[in-house]
Amino acid sequence: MRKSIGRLMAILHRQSQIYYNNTLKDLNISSAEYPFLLYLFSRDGASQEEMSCYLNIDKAATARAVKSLEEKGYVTREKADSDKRVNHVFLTEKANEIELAMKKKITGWSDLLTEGMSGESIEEMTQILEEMVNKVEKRNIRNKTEDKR
Amino acid sequence: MRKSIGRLMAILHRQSQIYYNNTLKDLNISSAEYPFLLYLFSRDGASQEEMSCYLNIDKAATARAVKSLEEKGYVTREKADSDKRVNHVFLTEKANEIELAMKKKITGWSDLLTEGMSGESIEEMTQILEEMVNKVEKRNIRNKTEDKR
DNA sequence: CTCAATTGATTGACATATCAACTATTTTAA
DNA sequence: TTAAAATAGTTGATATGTCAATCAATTGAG
Repeated sequence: MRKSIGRLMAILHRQSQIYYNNTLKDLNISSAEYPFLLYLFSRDGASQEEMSCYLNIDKAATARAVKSLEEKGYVTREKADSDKRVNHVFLTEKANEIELAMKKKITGWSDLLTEGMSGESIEEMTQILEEMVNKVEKRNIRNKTEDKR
Repeated sequence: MRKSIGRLMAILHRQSQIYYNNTLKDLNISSAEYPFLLYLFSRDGASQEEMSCYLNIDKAATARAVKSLEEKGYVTREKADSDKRVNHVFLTEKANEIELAMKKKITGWSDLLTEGMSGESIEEMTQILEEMVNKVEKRNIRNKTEDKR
């Protein structure tokens, strides 16, 4: 039976969610939430829009994940002065305290996937996946502009 | 910002669901259902357990997807004589009629992803993904047997 | 300037998937 | 042989994500 790229990636995605939910359980962080924290560790104060776009996650899902992180005490939200529609999201001290522990746990998944692969091979793989994402995004933009005509 | 393999695959997975839901809408088939039909086109009469295992999808999700396909008239279910716990799932005539149309639509996604890649490169990519899935499955089996101790 | 279009965020309805608990069978081991 | 364990499937609770509708704020074209 042919194993298609799509099916294989679907399996890896589902399994990754199971993995993250398990390993992050003791930090009280879910598989839906960690990508936002991860992004904020690099770009504290990012807007929800910015994160939605970068992570390719629906803005509704973003709103809910950020709200949940706020309730858990990992982030705070502030409306921008320059544009009151925008929420800037900031890490709390509680979030900074778990940064290393969280990153370590998250790395575990990539390590499992790339176990036994050369650094070169991993780099190439990442490159190809990035190109695939680019193709999809290009197609989405094309379809979107078509909608308006 | 580092684009990790996990994040890229998550994006491609989410986008693929959107793609399949859109393109299969006119056949009244959802992104959750098509993998089962696809499997049955190769192995008509498979059990739910067999499909759950091959597709790495929870047996509860399988039960619901198959039930939905039954309600839509694409499959029928029969309890096995030899083991009354087992459901064998069979394609209906209605399913066979749409086989080609469905496969064509599904191929569209892989084609988009692999556009511009050499056959060799695609083969290599598939190979690597398969190895990743194997590593994850091995780890799952390891954890499972540990649970029993 | 001003009114229509756009944008960022929120909410409700729904789809998909997991986990845990349960039922009904079948298998296994004492 | 029979009681316990395992297996296939179902169901309920819950988590994640999409879409569509809505709101408020901003932008831009005439």
